[in-house]
Amino acid sequence: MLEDSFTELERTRLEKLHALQAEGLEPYPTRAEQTHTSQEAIDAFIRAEEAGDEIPIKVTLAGRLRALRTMGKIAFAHIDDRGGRVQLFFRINDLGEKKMAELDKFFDLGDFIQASGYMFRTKRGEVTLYVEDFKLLAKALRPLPAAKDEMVDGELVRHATLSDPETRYRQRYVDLAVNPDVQKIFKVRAATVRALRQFLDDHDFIEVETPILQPIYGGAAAKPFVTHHNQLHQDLFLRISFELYLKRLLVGGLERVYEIGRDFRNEGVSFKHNPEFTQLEFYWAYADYLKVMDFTEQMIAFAAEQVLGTTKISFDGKEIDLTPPWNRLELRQGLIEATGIDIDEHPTAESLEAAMKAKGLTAKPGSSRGKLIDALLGDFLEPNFIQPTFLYNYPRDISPLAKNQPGNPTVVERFEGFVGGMELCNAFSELNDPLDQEQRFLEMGRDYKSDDEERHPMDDDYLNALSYGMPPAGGFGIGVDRLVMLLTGRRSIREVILFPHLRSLAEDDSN
RNA sequence: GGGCGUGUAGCUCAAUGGUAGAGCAGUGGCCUUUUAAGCCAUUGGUUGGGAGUUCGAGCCUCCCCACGCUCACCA
Repeated sequence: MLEDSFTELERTRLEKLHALQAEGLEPYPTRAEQTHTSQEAIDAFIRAEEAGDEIPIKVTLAGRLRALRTMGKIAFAHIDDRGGRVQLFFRINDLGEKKMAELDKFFDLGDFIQASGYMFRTKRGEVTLYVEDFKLLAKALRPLPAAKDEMVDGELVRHATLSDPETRYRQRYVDLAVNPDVQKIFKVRAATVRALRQFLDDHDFIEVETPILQPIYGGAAAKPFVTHHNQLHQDLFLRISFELYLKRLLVGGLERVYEIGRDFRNEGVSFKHNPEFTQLEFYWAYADYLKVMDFTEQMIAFAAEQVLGTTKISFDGKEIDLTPPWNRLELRQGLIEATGIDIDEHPTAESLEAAMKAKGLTAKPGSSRGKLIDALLGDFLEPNFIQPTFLYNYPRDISPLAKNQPGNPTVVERFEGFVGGMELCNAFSELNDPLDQEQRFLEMGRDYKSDDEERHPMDDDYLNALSYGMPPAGGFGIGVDRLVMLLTGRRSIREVILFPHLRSLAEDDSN
């Protein structure tokens, strides 16, 4: 039972709940009213004040009680609502002894309250609601952690507050109720998604939704989650990317499509990996990776401008400028500069591995040439790309869905965008030759060990779709969570996901 | 999965192997324009869980749990 878990503090609150019920008061009334937010009420008062208007601003406010200072015959309180915070003033002369006693006896910090009256300015100058009537809207049986806040020059200063990351993530509702900065992160997140959507809509893209439950997963090299449909007696995979479905839509004549949604990857969890994460992918007929590159830097700069009002951001102690154009560096050239190895001189994994060993670099045994290059990229290039950088022209064998560079059989037209030392997005000229695509799937099967869960399974229906003809196109994918990390200056992906994945707690933690 | 670290009151944190404390919150008082309100008094602990060493463990050892950092992994 819930009650069994209550601490002494919580039992005290429960007793108050019973006591107010005994007086005929309702701790969880059904109806509530809110005519203004705190901000609207304050703004309305200030406008009237400036206009010299005597008409009182009558309002009904509702919110969570965050501070209560009772002083015998008067009391001050602060409540939080979606507009911010506002002070309430209670006076026994206006409310009567019974209501004043109610406030003192039955209300706790964290309770939801509704209060009606008119706005005025206290002697200290704070615009405040002069309460003529109030009622409890919802009793909080558990106390919120944060204790004291202070307004200094209009800025909310929080003294001791909830900071334990485990409690913050497991009980995000408490974190949000107590930490205004956390609410801000998710407002920025919403604004970011809105901006991306607007940018794509404005460029004549249409938003679509494709299956999350898929009989064959693909479009990325990642391990999937598996689930099962009982009635169909069929195993299904949670998607690891949207790619193969979105490109089927290009075949169908939807020339510009995008999807914003959740991907699921059954892999390690880290400060930049959550098992489920939000992805944006778009596919653009008659474009190629160079057009997509231009478009990408415009889109990200637009989002930053919309959300923050600037393209200059601060991340991990570094100032980053998202203003286009971004740096562009060919992968081969980048590796020559960073490692002294020219990958073009090493057409095989064996040759490249030998070159790495000659430089004192260890290679993971059995890696393909592409995987070796990818490892070099991750070790020597990625961490240094603090300012936005496009790295382009990737090895073919780690890019099975990208189109070859004309005249170059080992290099594909692909780029990745890096910001803040982190991979942000990935794009290429889409492979639309069904025969080549089939060959790539087969090569995957040959190059990757059969027990490698990251191999790309053959998707016959996708090949069938390509066989009807897919226009040449540029395609793009971005980790929305990582973009939000950049725009909010958070170093951990968990900070920008409302409910990041945490291990379940044991039912019985006494063992 | 490996390494390192953390876990003490509702929250934030103290505590040489020797009586588990503080601030805030809570509770009882005083207080008619306060605002981290103030003053007086006061409650609150399975020190993450289990075992061991010891006369004695929050502290030392081992096992387990969770979280954080990091490595591996992550087209």
